[in-house]
Amino acid sequence: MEDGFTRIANELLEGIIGAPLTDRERRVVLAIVRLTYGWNRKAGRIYAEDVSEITNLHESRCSKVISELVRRKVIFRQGGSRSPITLNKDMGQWEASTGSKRQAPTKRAESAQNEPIEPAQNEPTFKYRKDKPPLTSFEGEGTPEKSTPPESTKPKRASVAKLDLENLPDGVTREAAEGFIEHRKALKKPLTQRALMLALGEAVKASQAIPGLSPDQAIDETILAGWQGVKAQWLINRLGGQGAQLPARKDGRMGFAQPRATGTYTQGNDDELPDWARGI
DNA sequence: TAAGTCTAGATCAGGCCCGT
DNA sequence: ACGGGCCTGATCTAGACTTA
Repeated sequence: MEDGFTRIANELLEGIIGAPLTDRERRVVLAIVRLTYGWNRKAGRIYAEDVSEITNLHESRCSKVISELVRRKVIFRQGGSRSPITLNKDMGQWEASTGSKRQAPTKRAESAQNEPIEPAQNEPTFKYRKDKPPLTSFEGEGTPEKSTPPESTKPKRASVAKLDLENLPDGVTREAAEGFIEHRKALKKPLTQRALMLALGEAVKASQAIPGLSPDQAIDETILAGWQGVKAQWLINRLGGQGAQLPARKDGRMGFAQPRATGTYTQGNDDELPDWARGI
């Protein structure tokens, strides 16, 4: 408290806490509060650099977040991009993000191909980042207390049982299978017996679809491509071939290798405070 | 059969580049 | 100083699958 504090209406503070903002957005909003009300002013020329200093976000990202918040009427910026910024105290005007919301994969084995897929999650998720402790100080006084992330309570995964390489699909050699297992280990994605057999089965499918390609070569190509799994269709796309469409996944997923779409207020006369903040 | 693990798409976040 | 585009990596999620 020696370096001052920021007075803010509880209603507004609670609004910020409860608003559907991402972690970055909330940090930027709080930084704006710090740079305005923290200096006992309603608005201020706030640059991305200033916000970056407080939030520890990259300047370019702060700039983007500020623009997004302006667009959603969470904050106001009268005039051009270098005009003063003020927080919109009318939280009813704050617009929720219109961007694509995070959706959990919708995997319904029995009906995924015939029924429209409904998103399983409609609200954005605010992720906990173990490398960025949450803001513990709202008033901008000093450095937030360093907090160590909680020890993970998730039990360690059991080691994968030794895989059976005796009954491999026709055309797949033990060496190729072991090579693939090693590849997966290197990727820190050890596989189960079933996953192995499915992968090798896909290699056989690929060899049947692509003239001149053996199952072993399909596996080698998968490793060279850096894929963690074998998928005949990917190999067809990569190497060419008959290109016949293989049955779609029952769960509707596309596979991981799909191409990317391409100063501080000091206590004094309350008359100096914004109207809404008086008498708290 | 319950609990744990595997899996891959979706989303968020950080950073860089470049034009305005 | 801003803002859009792009790339990369981390994290979340939930059904399928495995294991005790």
